[in-house]
Amino acid sequence: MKIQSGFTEFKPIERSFYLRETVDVAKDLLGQLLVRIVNKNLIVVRITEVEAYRGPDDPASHAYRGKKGRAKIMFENVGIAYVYISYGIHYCMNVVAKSHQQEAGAVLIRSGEPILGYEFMKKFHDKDECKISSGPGNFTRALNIDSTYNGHDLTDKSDLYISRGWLNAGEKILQSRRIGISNGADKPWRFLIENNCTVSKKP
DNA sequence: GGGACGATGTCCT
DNA sequence: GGACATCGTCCCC
Repeated sequence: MKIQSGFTEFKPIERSFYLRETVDVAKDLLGQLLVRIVNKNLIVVRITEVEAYRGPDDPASHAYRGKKGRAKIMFENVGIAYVYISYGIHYCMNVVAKSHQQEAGAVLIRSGEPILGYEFMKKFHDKDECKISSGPGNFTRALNIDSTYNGHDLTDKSDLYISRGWLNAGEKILQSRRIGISNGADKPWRFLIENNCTVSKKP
């Protein structure tokens, strides 16, 4: 696992990328890079598994019951992070994305593949390269992301942003139902890179 | 104010 | 495959 040849820089993805249909943004986030800097240590992870959560029309979404509580942020500016605690234990990280600013929507980052900084990631989560950032809770733990990043702008260079990445030759995108939900479970709004060992569950 | 329930991970069998 | 840890959020008294 390393940088694709010809790749030159970590360049934040512009905000307009996220001002599109949530499900489309989710699919297009596969292969992009999450860049994280902790105490001058560079961590880069390539996104391999995501899920789209829409607004009040999506029973599985936190925004299903409107603009209140933690879900308020899903109605705010596209390109910012939505971080919440799951099961009282794990942090989950989303990127706000939707086709109109007044709507709601976010993409849950479920898994990623270590590109740079794997040794430093082990400081937070000592697991092998396939498992260390596989699953939403493991992902945030390996990248040392917590609720202080809720609302953080991911479109500017900072200690946490999303950069243009790549899909390797021959990599295919698969689609499936979302994991761990009961309402709205029929919607095929999970996307993953086929045959990548970091993906948390096979469809 | 109280109770039920997770967009999960881990450990055990 | 199944139990369960663990607590913030939300909904309903």
